[in-house]
Amino acid sequence: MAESSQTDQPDNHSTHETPAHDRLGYVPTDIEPRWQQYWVDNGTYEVNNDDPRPRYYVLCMYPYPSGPAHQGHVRNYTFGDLLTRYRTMQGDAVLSPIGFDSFGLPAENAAIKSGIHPRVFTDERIEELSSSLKRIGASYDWRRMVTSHDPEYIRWTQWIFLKFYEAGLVYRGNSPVNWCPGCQTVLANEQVNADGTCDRSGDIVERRDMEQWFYKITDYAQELLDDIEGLEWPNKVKTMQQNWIGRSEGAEFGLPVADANGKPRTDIEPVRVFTTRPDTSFGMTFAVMAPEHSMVDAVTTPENKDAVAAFQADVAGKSEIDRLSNDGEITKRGVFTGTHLVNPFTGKTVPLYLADYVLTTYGTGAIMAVPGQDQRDWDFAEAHGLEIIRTIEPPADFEGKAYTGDGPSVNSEWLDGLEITDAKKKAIAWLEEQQLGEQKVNYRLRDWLLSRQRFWGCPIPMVYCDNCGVQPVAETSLPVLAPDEVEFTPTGQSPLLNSDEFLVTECPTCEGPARRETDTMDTFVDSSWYFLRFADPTNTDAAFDMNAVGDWLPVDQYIGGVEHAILHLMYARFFTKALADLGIAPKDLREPFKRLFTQGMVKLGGTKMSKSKGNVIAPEAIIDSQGSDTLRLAHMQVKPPAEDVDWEDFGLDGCHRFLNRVWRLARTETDQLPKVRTGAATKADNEIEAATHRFIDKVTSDYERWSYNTAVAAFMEFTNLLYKYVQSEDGPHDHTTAFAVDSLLLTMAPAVPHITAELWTHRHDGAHIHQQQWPVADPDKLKSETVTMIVQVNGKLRDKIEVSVDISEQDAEALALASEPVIRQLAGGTPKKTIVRAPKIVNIVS
RNA sequence: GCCCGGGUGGCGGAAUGGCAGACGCGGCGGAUUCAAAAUCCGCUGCCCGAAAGGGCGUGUGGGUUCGACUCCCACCCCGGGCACCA
Repeated sequence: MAESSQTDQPDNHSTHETPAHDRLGYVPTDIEPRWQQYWVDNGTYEVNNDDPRPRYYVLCMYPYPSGPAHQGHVRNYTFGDLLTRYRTMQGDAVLSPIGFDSFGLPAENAAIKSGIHPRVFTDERIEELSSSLKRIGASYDWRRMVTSHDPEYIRWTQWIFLKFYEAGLVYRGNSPVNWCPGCQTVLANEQVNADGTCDRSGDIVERRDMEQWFYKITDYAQELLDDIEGLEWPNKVKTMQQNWIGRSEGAEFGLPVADANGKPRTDIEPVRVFTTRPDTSFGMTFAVMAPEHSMVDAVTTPENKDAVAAFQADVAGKSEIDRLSNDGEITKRGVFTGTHLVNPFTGKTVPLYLADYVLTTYGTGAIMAVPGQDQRDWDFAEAHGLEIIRTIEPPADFEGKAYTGDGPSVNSEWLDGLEITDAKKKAIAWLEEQQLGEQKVNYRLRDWLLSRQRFWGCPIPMVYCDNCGVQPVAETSLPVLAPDEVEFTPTGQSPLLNSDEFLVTECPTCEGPARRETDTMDTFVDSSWYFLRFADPTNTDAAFDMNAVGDWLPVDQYIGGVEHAILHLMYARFFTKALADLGIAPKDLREPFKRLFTQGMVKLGGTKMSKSKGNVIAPEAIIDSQGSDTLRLAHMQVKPPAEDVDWEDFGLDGCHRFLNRVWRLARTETDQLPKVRTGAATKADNEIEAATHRFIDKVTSDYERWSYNTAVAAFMEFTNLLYKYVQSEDGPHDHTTAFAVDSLLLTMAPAVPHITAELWTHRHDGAHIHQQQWPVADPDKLKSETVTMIVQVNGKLRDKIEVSVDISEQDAEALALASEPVIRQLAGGTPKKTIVRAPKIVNIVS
């Protein structure tokens, strides 16, 4: 490698008294471990809760411990580390903690495969990943490490569960769930592939109705929606959350069941429907119910029983994915119930169908169908020969089927002529007046199904008592821990189901025999409050101290992958709000993450890097050869941080070459310069000084706006400039160069911490660069006396003239008109008009 | 289908109404060297031209403006998310 040949060559500029290590070239494998040890030994990035400096909380999403770091980790933690070091140099007390999201399926699967206990397996992976993170040079307050599977953390996760239970934010309910027969557990939606198979095992996911535990996140739907606006998050993520919550306004009302004469029956409740378009109610020509609707039996006539039952069975056998995959087919699958409902707007009867395009989980599970204004209803009506009435007048040139645009109401009696907004208002007012229904807001957001039929997760602290029913475990008995002596079998069943040691307990209420809940919590529960625990990670009396959380939270900068845009970030927001409302977290802490940055994914040849694909470029191998500073710099340089990157585009060699250049510049510049220069500042001094201030200003603003690729460009450009001057005959004074080189090192220190620390300590008698103040550009020095004025003819560049910054408009125009290329372009003609923006530009229109 | 991004040299990208292509990679040339590596310096959008110089050029087509990669309208293509949500 490059550096090894250099180490053998004596430095030409060195004299015999230079210490041996000074003659060494840049050898990252030598300097990097030393500095990593130094930061740990000196507690450089440890902060206490009584730190008097201004607070700043930087957090990278804590990782699932999967073994040594991969490039995605490097990318994430490089940016986080850069910010931590940058803010520290700015004078802030920066809380930069790390932890591990250490519950999850891989550890359990490993246990099934090899018999290693998940804890042992997990602790080993944590060890590997911690070591990797240190080798990247990431700086943390390791004293604050939090792991999800730590009994102390489990205790407080369970405690919070109980508090939510007391507050009515936890309930047990029946719900159709994604069940993977291979994994023997329910799955979150994101664990199901688009083709309906399990992301992990490949089995076809089934829909099952199961009693499960839920967090009542829907209680917070409106607040979760409202508070998105105030977040400094990527718009993409904010939009995704808004769509996920999916607020829609409309009306809910009852459609009475009709008797044989078409009159409303009083012996059966009306069928409730939700619609966002009450203004189109006169166009309702049929109604549709979800096949799982609780009223199906009651509304099905005897002669239709068989057909309805067959349809229900058919739908039940399908996964949700299958059921929705009919999209695009012209025929809407459905069956007639034999019953008619009364459209209260017209008094006429409409047939009631079951159809799988109506979902039981949204709204009331039943709809009024208005084929004239809804394409799904239109398709169904065509397939089943049902009437279609337009109630909104489409434009004359409209050629489609259902018309969903604006227009005046028609065929709607007392709504005729009204535009949609007014018609909606009037229709809702009428419904309320008639006491048939009311205005209603619906959300797409569902409650959070938190139970998992797995071993390696936080046990749900509930017991089942034959006398008292479901009972919460007493707070004093926490934590509920899974036993160690269990057998992992390849059936995939949780070993807890067969562990008497765990199962058998007594009822906290009546002290009679009881059985423990064997389900564990979704791992997203653990990650929903860890950022609070970091403020006070060793507290044994509470989940966290209110004041500590108040002092550090909200997180000033949260950094992670966009794949968590909805789930984790929504859950964490919900937890924070609920904890604040319960008086556990500060009342005014409404949002956990003030600012969010989502970094891009690292791919190889266009596909995601993953162990299973075997296309992994191991960071450690690069750290071994070129060093972590080179790797970090390459991650910064390759692309804007928010974008996905391909490993093929990385310029490792270029970055390594550059660091070598910086090394040589910082170690040898004084030897290459005329030793003592006195007297007035030279032209070179002035230019370098001005360039240094511009450079500091540029890097600072690039750091602030997450433009790390251009910051690297600035490092390189500035270094190139210094090389040019240092080598010239009439170079700058020593102190000018020293100022420039020091500024370069200081601004690079957050990005490439090891090389800059090493160079700084040599240049400044053992001082530590990361304890230096961030350099500030002098605003006066940013202004230059002359500037290049652009001269255009008809908007095209024709000349550049060096002018004084305060040149008058008249002088600027005169100079431009006197320019040789301008005269040639004008060819004797007189300009029609001249636009002068002194001193930047003159545009001559001919 | 809907909602977000994005489209600029051979490649990654820079430029938030005013010099298009910073910086890096790759390529070419030079210095150094016995030679090579490393290093240092220079050139490098396309076309015409010996040069001076000129023409063209930021997905496509229009528009606004003295001036548009940048703003507006329409369209094409690529990436991502959501997807029968009534």
